[in-house]
Amino acid sequence: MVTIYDVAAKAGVSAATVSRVFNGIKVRPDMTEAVRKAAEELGFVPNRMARRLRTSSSEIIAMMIPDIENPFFTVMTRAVEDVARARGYSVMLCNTDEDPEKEQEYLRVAVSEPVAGVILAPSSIGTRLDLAIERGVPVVCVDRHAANVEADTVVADNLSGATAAARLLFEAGYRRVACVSGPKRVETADLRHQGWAAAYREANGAEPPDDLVIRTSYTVAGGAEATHRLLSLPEPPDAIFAANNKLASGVIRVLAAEGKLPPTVGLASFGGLPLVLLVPVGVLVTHLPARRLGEVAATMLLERIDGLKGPGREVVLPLVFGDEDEGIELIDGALAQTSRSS
Amino acid sequence: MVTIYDVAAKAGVSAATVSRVFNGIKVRPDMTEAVRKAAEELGFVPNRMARRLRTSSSEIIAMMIPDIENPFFTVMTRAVEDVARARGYSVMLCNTDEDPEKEQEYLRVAVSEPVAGVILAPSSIGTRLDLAIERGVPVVCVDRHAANVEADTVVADNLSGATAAARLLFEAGYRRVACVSGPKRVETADLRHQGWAAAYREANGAEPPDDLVIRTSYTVAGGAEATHRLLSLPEPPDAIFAANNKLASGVIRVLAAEGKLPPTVGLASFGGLPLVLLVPVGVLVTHLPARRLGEVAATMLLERIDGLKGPGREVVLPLVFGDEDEGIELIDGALAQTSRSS
DNA sequence: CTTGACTGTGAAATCGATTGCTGAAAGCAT
DNA sequence: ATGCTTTCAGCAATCGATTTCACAGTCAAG
Repeated sequence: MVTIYDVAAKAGVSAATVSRVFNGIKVRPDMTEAVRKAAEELGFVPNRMARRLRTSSSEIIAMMIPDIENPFFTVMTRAVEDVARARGYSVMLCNTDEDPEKEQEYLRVAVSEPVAGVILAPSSIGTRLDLAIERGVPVVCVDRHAANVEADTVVADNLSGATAAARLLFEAGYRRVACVSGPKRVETADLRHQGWAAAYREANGAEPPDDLVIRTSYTVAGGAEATHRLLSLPEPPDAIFAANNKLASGVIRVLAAEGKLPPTVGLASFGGLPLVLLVPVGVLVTHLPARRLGEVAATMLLERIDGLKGPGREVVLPLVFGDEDEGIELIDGALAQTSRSS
Repeated sequence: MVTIYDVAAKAGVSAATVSRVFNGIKVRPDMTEAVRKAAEELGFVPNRMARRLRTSSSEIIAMMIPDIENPFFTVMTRAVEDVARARGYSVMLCNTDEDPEKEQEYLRVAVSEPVAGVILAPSSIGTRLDLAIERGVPVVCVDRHAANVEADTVVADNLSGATAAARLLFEAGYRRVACVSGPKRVETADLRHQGWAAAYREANGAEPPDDLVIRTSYTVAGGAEATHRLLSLPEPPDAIFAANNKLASGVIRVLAAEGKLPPTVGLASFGGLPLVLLVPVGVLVTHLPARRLGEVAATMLLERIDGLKGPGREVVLPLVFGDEDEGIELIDGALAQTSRSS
């Protein structure tokens, strides 16, 4: 392993000078040249570990998401990576599996790494970021909030988006619209549930009945199982509001198997369905701004890494109706519209 | 920042002892206890940079894949992460975008990081791993081979799998089966193309005509565009073999829009379709062993990291017909079967 | 010609953990 | 009780780069 001392010896200068050359600090031109030449000949590559130990900085951003198999999060990750990469940062991916313990474990790893910053989709509202914040590692929450308000946060406008989506079902004439949402204490699941409830009250002028709500895991199986239960109610729903893309997939499978696809039973999917083949006619798809969430989160994190101080900021991205590929669209012409969701 | 010296002071021992406790080297029980307690109270987390500088080792595995938005690769990544995590390694994700330059750049970053090892799905057969291999960083290729044979490799049996899948179309009675595959010089695209050609010769006793083959990018748009072209041939195909999941998605979209879904035009998809909603009746889906590829790759890499020497090994995973979720299945009963592809 | 301001170099301390070496204490046999 | 081996804590060196600080040299003003 060739070190700056080797280079220094060969160039006839001190190690400090070599370091300065490599860090763009002013050094006499002839010395600069000698150092460059010596480094070149020796094939010198600075040791990042030594550098990091000294400066206690790194060029790695930890991205912690609950489900790497959900396209929503991978699209987001892709955006983070693009932004980070352009600034010379690498992205370390961590899959928390919606498990608070795994999440804390990853946070521990991240701070002891240490990483330059963390972008995190908290597994629950109770997620504590103290580990990172105490150590001064900037954290940006994305898609969901965490307990610590010091962290910047970027979320989609779940509440009004969900209300709007559910409302569209009511406007289409459905009355008993059920809600299939994610686990309790998962913020997006709570908010989308609330959004649906608001639309329900608005349309029916009554509190939504408990039997029309199923809170389960954000999985295809969860959506399928919920749908089975809903359809076997004494008074089954005439439409279903699915709070995320995986749930919606499960719902569609069961509806199809039962021969009750829209418009027989109405359906709204909150979250786009990438690689979708045939979205049955009549499914209302709300596209979440996954890419934008990632871009904004990465940008905010880089600002913090660059030293920006101040209280936690919050960005709420709207779900624009009919927007190119991030709004809400009503699929009613078979395939024409689905091609947007590539 | 609390260091081992702080812990040592508080526990009334030397820093060396604290280090030993944390590295599982025998230390008198009462001292061990005192150190644990002091570390706990101070919230001590060892600084990995210092440790790495000293031991010149790291616990990071670089995972380099061509398309983070393709579920095939994320499932694989998930498996790698699970295996790595269990052994205390973190996974750094790199998205090469099928771009050889980006890939080399990442390799450069990886070796200067340095990482403990690299798992790579090479962007092309020409990918050079010298950068890593010269530095002694172990590399495992997954899904595709690279130029350097020193690296361990784990692939699926693309050639016979593709032949088998295409053969099923011929056995179903189709004669003009077209092939839509990925870019030239991408190994999986080449092999699946060849597999299709073998089945074609076998069935028709003639060389496959050029106009039935379209090589495009592994994207939904590529599949859609290819299908348009195929359908507008003077003598259009009566079935299509799509060489990966994204291509198949594009094909299905166009077939649906044209009202030519199977069985009007037969279709085989090489690669599972996660989150699939409604796979039209009659699509032949070949599930690739994504998870297993990741597991095997990670395991082989860890063996190398642990010091295993010897020539590059190769593992070829079979595509078992009718296997639970990694074989080939013929979807002909609407939804019953698709539920396997979760 | 002297003094002060300014540049830029080199010596040495430093980041925080690991580890070779030394020697004290304990264990065991004679 | 003595001598020999074994065990294990502590000291100090070390990994390789960055950075503080002291100081030499240059230049302009007085």
